[in-house]
Amino acid sequence: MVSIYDIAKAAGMSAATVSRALADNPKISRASRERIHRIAEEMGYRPNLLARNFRQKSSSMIGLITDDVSDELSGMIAKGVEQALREHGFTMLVRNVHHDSEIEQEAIDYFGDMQMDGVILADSTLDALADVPKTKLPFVLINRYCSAEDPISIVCTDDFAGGYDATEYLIQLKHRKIAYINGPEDWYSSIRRLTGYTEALGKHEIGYRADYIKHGNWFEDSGYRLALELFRSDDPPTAVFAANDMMAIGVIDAARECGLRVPEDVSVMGYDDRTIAKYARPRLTTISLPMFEVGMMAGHALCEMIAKGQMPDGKSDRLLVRGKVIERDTTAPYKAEPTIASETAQDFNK
Amino acid sequence: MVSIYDIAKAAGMSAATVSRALADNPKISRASRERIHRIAEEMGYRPNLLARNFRQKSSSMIGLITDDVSDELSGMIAKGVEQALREHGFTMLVRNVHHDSEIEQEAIDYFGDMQMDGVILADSTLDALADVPKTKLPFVLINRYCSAEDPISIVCTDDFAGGYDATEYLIQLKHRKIAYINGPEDWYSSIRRLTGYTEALGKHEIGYRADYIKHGNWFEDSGYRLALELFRSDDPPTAVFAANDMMAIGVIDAARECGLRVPEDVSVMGYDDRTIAKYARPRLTTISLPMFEVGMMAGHALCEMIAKGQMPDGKSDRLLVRGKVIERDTTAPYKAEPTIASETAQDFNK
DNA sequence: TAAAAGCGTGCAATCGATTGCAAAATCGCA
DNA sequence: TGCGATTTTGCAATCGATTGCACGCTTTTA
Repeated sequence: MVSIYDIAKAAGMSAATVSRALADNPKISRASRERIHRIAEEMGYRPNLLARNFRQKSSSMIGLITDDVSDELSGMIAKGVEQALREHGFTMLVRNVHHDSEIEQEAIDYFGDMQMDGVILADSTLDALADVPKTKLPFVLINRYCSAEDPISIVCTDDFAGGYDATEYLIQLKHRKIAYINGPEDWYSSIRRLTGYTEALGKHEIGYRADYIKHGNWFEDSGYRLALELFRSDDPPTAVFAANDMMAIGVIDAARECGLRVPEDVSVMGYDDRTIAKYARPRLTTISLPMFEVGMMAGHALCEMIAKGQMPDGKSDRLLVRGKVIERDTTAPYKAEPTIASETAQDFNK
Repeated sequence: MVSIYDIAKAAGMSAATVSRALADNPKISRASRERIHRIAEEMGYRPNLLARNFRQKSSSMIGLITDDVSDELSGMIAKGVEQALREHGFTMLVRNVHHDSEIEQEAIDYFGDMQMDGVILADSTLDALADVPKTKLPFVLINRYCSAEDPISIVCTDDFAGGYDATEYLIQLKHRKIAYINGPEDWYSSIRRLTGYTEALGKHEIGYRADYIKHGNWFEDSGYRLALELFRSDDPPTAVFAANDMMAIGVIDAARECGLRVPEDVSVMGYDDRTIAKYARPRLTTISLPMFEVGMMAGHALCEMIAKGQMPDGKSDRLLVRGKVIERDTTAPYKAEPTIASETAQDFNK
């Protein structure tokens, strides 16, 4: 490998001059600069980034900690982060931690030891807030729960708004009997989406019914099971809003099972706008989760922190990103008489 | 930041001793070792990996170049690579190159400059073979085309076997009129899958029919369009095999459009086993692409190269990984009389 | 014409950890 | 008690690039 010393020798100058010339330092005469550049080129010189970064005490890299990049949504976050970083001249190093706090801690330590310039923690279910600060690295959180008082930067998707918008969209469609199949009760996002749902109902003076609220486990199967309960009840809803796309697909299965047509007899909405929403039949109406933007924002926020002050200071920067209703084929305006449909359902179940 | 010198001072020993003690070098007396470890712990010592790697001329990192990790399949590759690397004590750095050869070149250079120990190039459409070797980095390719003579390591999914297995599976189901909707003609994987298809037909002495072979563009829409042509022809196939899941879903749409039931009237197969295959209705029978395993193998192969010889030597290590038929709900045994169905189709289209 | 200012370059230290070699300390055994 | 053998430890160089400071030379200014 050729180093600046080799170039210095070839050029008959000192390594210091070579270093400055290659950095286009104006202190070096134009003639020398050009000559050195030429020689470096000829000799196939490549800077040793480890040496440089070591000397500079900074690696120009930031770390992204995620549970699993191969998940579609995390992948979008990674892309967004990467794009933002690129603009600032940083490189991204990803570590999957698979919901394992030990691995997460290891990753954070590694990033610190590598003199990374910052860390982004994407929606792990873990609570590493206690650990990161002690590494003295600038960091920002994505979709993690933290109280508004925590002195950290965080960017989140607006779950409240998502729940609200979805519900209001269904109300706009004249639905009044709107059921909600939520995620597990102890998930932060579940709680927020539920709040949005009830808020929207309240705003439009629609009674809140406990029997229209169910808690699933995010999986298709639970959506199916809970929707079956809803559809077979005495007073079935005319629209079902599920807290993610997988459960929504379960809801559609349940509707089919009960002989209900989607969207003619029941409207169904999902949440997340994953690829499966587009490929479901009928195509699923859902709420988009702008993960790419979220990643970008987190990336920019981090770069900004690095550029100026450094550490997460007293101010809690809380950025909320709002998704949109993605209107597809599982929702339709409510029409008065679903009687035929329910008869069909009975026939079907006989 | 506390360095080994700080520890040395605190312990009243030399930095050399501290370095060795922390590395558990048996040359250092047990007593000293333990004392130094304790002091290091107390002082919150963390090794500076940039310094270490710089000295060692190796970063213990390998780079993964992929078009886009947020793609489900690339994501699986990344996970596999990461797992393999973890076992060997390496860390993975991912760079998305988005099918851009300039970015790819930049990424390769960056990896070289960072003194990475190796590179894995995952299915980019580009031909960087000319560039990588000159960086003198060990590397392995994933799903890239290269002739058997190239002196490099490569791991691929076995497209030929996939095409063959899918076709044979349909033949097993007594289908004789099997159409194939391929990807673009100039894709290596398209060609191989097609060869597998024709080979399987030949093996079972089923005539090869040019009108049963179509070329799509991987997207849903092209599957739909081409399947429509097939179903409306004079002699429609009883089974359609599409070269990926997206097109297969288009095929199902086309079948529905023609009043054909899947799988009762036509069987449909996809390829890739993406998440959408599981969420399609009916659930799509398809060929799995064991990307996780592929990633693992590539990771291990690279680590092996790094561990022993280094550079890709004369021997071309070509590993083929075979997918499996994932049997779901879009395929069924052929039954003699689909006449009713085609009448329905005509009614439907009137 | 001498002093001041400016330009271009080199010296040498530095970042933190590792490691070959030599020196010092300890031990064993006669 | 003494000397070689063995165990522990330290010295100093090294990896490659960067940078504060100073030196020498040229140009400008008074």
